[in-house]
Amino acid sequence: MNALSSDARLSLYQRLRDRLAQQIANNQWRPGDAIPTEAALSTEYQLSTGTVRKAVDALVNEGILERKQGRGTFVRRPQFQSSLFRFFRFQTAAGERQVPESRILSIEPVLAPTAVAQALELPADAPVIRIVRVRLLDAQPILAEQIWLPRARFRALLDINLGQEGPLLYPIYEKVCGQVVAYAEETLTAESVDEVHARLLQVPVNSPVVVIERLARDYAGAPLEWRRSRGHAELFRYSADVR
Amino acid sequence: MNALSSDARLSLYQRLRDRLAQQIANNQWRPGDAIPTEAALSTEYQLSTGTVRKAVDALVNEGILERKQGRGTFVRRPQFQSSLFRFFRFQTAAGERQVPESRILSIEPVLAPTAVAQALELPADAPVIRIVRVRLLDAQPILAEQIWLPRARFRALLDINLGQEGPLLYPIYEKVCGQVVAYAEETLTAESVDEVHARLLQVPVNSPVVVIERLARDYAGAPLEWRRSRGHAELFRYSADVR
DNA sequence: GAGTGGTCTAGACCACTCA
DNA sequence: GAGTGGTCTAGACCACTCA
Repeated sequence: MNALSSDARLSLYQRLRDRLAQQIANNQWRPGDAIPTEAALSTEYQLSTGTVRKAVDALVNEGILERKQGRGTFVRRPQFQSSLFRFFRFQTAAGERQVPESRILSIEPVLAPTAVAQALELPADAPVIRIVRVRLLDAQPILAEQIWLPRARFRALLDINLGQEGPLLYPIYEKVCGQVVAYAEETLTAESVDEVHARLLQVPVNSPVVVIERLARDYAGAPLEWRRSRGHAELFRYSADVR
Repeated sequence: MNALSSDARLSLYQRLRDRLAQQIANNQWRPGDAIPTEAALSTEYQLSTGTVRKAVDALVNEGILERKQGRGTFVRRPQFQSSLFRFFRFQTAAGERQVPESRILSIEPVLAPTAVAQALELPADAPVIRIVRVRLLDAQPILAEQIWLPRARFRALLDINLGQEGPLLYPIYEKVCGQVVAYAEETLTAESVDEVHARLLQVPVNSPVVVIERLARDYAGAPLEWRRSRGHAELFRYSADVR
């Protein structure tokens, strides 16, 4: 048996939701782990199953947990790969979807420029790591990315050969640095491409490109990564439901 | 007392959700109307309040209903104006948000081109109405729109002076034609602007523009309107959460 | 003060999973 | 067959709204 400590003005299911979210943020359960069953939680916190379900429902709706009937409730491993496909229709000539290759151009310790420090909620000139890379499909560059990471959490990245890892960074962050990306906020705009990115993307200067800024956070809501990507406008397509 | 008719393999709350959605689609309740109270629904369908709540919860999550504690549950009037602001940061020099003016360039009965017929789920060459207009802020054109409507439902639009109405079309659809937009699907891309739209938007040919395609549907899910809008890339900004 | 949605209880029975 | 989440009941009490 256990007591819910947070603000007693909140409802019981809200307080249980907060407690569970906090335990996930503290790595008490890792992505892929099962959390206690609904029966166990209702015994532990002396709540009815309906109230426990409401707390778990909230975290399921937030994308933090997922239920599997007959098996249990699990901490969700975010599927950023599919989110990438939502934004870009990267396809081979045969029309197949595939993860674009990654070519790392540079990775180096630098001091955070103002905009980066602000996005990562760090003091001005804080130590960060900057990665520049290009994503390719069929040897064709389709996306140019600048990535910024707080150096305190990601120092281990500087000691490995990033080029020898797979094209997806988030599994590397987890394996090498123990940092798990829980969710992200993205902002989309478009612009005329400048000379530097025109060369990287092999398109004419001033052709239209889509600009995606992404701030990734951990389960506790702390900023983990800020990136700005530029991509071919013709390859870009984003869909949304509006109500 | 009343019986739920739809597929008995579905759960009770799903079937009640479907029944309520169907009644809203049939205009049994209009936007702004209250639906019966939870107690009334639970008597009418012989269901416990928990089950009724689950059905109503589903429609609230879909954005079709909204609850107001102490007052009742209401059919939601979609707030497309705010969705517009999600996509474009239209601001006056003073930084205030405002609805852009509308200047109608043409409204005429035509036969649907293939792409339009397909989007509106009409046969090829079906009769439609095409509206071309420009949206302006501080007398500056910021958005050029082509709008297509099925003529059978919107014939009354041809008999009024659209230029004398307000800048928002959806209230006009409702008032003049009795057609209510329930939700919409939007797709975003970017491109280099062609000569025609460069002139409309008063930007240089080949400068980057954002292209938004929107298919609006009624509560029954039938297509009501298809539009394609082109806007200044510098004025465009879209945000999304990714999990 | 009557009526509304919001939270919560203490279960029962079911469908699904897995050894 | 034991354990899990999914659905459902029949309420109780509360906070809020409005005449």
